[in-house]
Amino acid sequence: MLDDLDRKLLDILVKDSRASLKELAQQVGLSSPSVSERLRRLEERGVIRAFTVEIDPEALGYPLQAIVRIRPLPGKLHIVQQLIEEIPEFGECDKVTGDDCFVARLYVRSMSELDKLLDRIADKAETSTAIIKAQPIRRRPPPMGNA
Amino acid sequence: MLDDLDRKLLDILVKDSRASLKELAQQVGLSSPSVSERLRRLEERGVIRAFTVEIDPEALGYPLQAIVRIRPLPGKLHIVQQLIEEIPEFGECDKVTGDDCFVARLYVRSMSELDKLLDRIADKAETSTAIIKAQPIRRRPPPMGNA
DNA sequence: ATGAAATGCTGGACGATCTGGACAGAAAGC
DNA sequence: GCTTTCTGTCCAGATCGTCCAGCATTTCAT
Repeated sequence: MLDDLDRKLLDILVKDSRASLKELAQQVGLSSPSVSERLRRLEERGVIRAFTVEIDPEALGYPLQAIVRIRPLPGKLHIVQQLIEEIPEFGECDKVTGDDCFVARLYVRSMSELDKLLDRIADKAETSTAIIKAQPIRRRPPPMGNA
Repeated sequence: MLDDLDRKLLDILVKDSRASLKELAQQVGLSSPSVSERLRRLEERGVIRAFTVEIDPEALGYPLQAIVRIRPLPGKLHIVQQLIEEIPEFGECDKVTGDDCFVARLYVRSMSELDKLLDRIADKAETSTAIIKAQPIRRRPPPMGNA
């Protein structure tokens, strides 16, 4: 599916998605049109979901983050899921097995905002909230083999 | 701190970090040298943490993900944290308030690999694992105002 | 107020980079 | 063994990024 060169390109792009085709090309030992073509195909196949930028939430005014576990009350699952999706402060949400139906990340400006946001789902689900104190590992991709 | 143009640039870059300076420039109504300078400063100030690429984990051979809550045994906190950081299959880890000391995301190839990886910390911490069934919201930044 | 300095922008020139097309070689299918 | 397909290279025209000089606006000390 992916060959070594693809993995190597991905590895470089994870660290710098603005790397020029020329630079990518010399790193992997191809010409730039070839690299261009590979990138096009990686994107087309969905291997590359997006070229994006990682932003410090604090710079946008969100100094606090919380992990919220959410157990919708009987019959409320879909309403709760929709509500979560509509609240832009949710920065991530996974639907999981087990008692907790959803595990989500919430960006907030303050404790009172956290309280206010959780109130919006309080009548439709039970929640358990944990404030994030530190981030030992920030989002990174799974191992890419020998890259 | 950030003005409207900065937010607009970030908004565009979140969706396409390979956008050319020229394109960014016309979207925000500046010249390309100005945009170049703004990007340089956003990066320098740490607002932009990284230009990166979002990869489909499945394409790298990791079709399963789990959320693992980790409660190190007394005195084992640092060892556990170090262990987590060293295991590349952990794709994210937050240190939180409450009983669960860490909440982490684990990429795995199979259930048996999940079991094998959790065994590596089993003698140093209690864990609760939830398999991810769906991702209603994939990683996204907090609201950027009127962008 | 006023002048100096700093900031942030523009436009143009030049060099670097990208794109698209013509073509070549290896692998796969008939 | 020949054709088709896939992946790559090379080249030239088009596009893009960077550097620099100059200008407007703001800030601040006088």
